[in-house]
Amino acid sequence: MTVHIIVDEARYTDIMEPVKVRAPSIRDVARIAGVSYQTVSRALNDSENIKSSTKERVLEVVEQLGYRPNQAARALVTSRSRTIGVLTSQVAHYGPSTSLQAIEEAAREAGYLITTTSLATSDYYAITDRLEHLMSQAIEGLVVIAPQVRVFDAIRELDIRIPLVTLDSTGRNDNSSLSVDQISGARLATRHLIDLGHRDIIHLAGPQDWIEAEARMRGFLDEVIEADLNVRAPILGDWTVDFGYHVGRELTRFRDFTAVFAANDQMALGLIHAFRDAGLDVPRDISVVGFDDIPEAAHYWPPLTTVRQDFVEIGRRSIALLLGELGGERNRHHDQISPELIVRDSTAFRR
Amino acid sequence: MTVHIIVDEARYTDIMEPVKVRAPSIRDVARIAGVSYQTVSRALNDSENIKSSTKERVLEVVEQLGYRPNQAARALVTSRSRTIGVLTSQVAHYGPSTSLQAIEEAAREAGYLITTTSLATSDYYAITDRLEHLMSQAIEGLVVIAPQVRVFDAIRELDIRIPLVTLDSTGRNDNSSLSVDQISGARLATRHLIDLGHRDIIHLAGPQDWIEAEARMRGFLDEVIEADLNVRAPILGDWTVDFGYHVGRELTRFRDFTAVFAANDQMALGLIHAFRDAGLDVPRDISVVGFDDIPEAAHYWPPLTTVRQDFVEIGRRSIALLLGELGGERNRHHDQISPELIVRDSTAFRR
DNA sequence: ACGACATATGTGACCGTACACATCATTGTC
DNA sequence: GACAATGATGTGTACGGTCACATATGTCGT
Repeated sequence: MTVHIIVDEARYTDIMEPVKVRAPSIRDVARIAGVSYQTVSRALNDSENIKSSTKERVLEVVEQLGYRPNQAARALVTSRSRTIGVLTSQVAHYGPSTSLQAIEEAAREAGYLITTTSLATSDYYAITDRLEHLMSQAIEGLVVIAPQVRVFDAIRELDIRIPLVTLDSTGRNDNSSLSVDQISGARLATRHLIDLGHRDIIHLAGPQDWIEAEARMRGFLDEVIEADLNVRAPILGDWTVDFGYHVGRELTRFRDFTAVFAANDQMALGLIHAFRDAGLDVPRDISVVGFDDIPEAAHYWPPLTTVRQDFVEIGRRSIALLLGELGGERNRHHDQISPELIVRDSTAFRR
Repeated sequence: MTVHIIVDEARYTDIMEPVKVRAPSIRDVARIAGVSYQTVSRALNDSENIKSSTKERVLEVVEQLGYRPNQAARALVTSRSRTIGVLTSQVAHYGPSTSLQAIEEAAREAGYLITTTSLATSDYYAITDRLEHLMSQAIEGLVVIAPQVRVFDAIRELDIRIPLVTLDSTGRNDNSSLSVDQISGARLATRHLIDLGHRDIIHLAGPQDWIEAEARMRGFLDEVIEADLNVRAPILGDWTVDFGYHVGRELTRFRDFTAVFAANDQMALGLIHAFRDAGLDVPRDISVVGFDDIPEAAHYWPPLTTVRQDFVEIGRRSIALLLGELGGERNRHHDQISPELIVRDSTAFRR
């Protein structure tokens, strides 16, 4: 019995191995349908001049053979890959990953595929390496989410000539860009604290080399200076909740402040945790504002006052911009999305 | 002056327009380097039989021309796309997006690119549509993260013959799979509550059509039945924090339970929020356990008892499995990753 | 000095598709 | 009923690489 099975398997491989299991090509379809390969092509790309009965017959054969057009061949001859590259940092964060998903959906609807590559570190070599990696795939357009400062240098250096959309709030680049107005978002948050009577406000910023972090910091500083408060140097964080917690522990040793504006919700959560550990109540003793309005923010304790960004909209608009450029749109667009202050319970009047 | 510039520009376009700005091909490189295109190919694919001086010269020209091999052409002739497809649901969640990032990194190191497509809904048509979409790109392998039940049906139906790795804890499929042992993870959580003296435990599950949700539910039921407690039908959730909150509000109307095991950390957070709103203290009045151990879980109030999954490891191992199959590994592997119970402050002895 | 052999380089064919153009079939017009 | 106009289909070629094989060059022992 066992022997039989083994023999069977052996015979199987003997027979199967030499048979080229090549996928059916357009010519196979043509032959079976009794037409020329060009006619098959017409049937597939719903061209004008084809009799509907022919088209039907061809599509039947296509179905029957499980024929799939070879994209590589198509890309080769049309020099269109129908692929958009996305360079993103830290996809594991809520914002970028939400935008990424929206981008993928919008791109798919337009018939594009997304190739993603992410940036764990921010060193220049890694950035160029990822960009090269994407470019080698003949992507037709590039979206950069959550960009770091050096990304722009790398793009310039590599002389990337394809349509490019970035989330750039600085406006200092000549590609199309979509900016959530981080500066005004940060100003809203800061102004809110000032309006509540706070005079000693600390800013827990994101990493210096992130464009968004930089913009939020600038918004904070602008507002603080305008209100003529004394300016404290922001603390540079790394976006993580753990970092927020550690900073919070340090800060409680001094208590020379009554409010903190964190550059994202995660760090705000860490801060609140540390303050509570030290016996400080938020918002009674210290007010905390976050940034992003991730879905959990409303359910933190206390529910977090924060600045909402519409990440889905960001993703959609990025692709809309990119498709515009791919469609031959000449001039660069600078779309703006406005963030919104969401007041919850982590902020209160200064006592 | 102005006129001059305009004239110059006009001439520029006149001259430039007809010139095909085609990217340099391997033959261009060959011509300039004074060798045959085959030699260029050898230089690029570091083949054995090439004089190092020739190779050097060729690579210099490659650099100078900014030549990039056309992947479409290469894919066409080798029928290798060097691309791995990833089908993922709800990338915006921490787990999947973390795994995705790890997958991308691991794949990149092995010289593969990742093409992602995500599944917002779970309807069958959407699934086959996405799979078709991926298959049309001639991906060499497929990874399915956070799979839904119907994904397997779709894969079978579409007769997908490429190497496939799924996160499947059921073991009922014949592809290679990687299973975080969700069942034992859920049992750990449930056992922990039972050990604390809880007798009336509610399970807030994930959506029924998710494999992971199903497995966690089974683990919960197994443990409850084994301990001979009366079995309550789990509540089916949707993974979101808002849903957790609403369920929590409903539950407080009855209070015929002392503990809840939520199928993920977000829903656990929502529950806790609702309980607090109703004047119930966690863990004094009600114990809550989550699942995943997202980075924020340790900083929730109270810090959340939960079951840790190593999402990065999941991503890495998936690719390792897939690369194994791509490398000609014959037999299917079923790798297992064990989750771990992390006890924090959201659970306490039943009073 | 010669063949034997290894090393280095060149040539032809092919992968599967789309485009331009050629050809054949059909229809309407006077 | 001849002819142009239009519709439907077929043929040749190019896209940019890799592979298999052919050829040129160099190295060695006898």
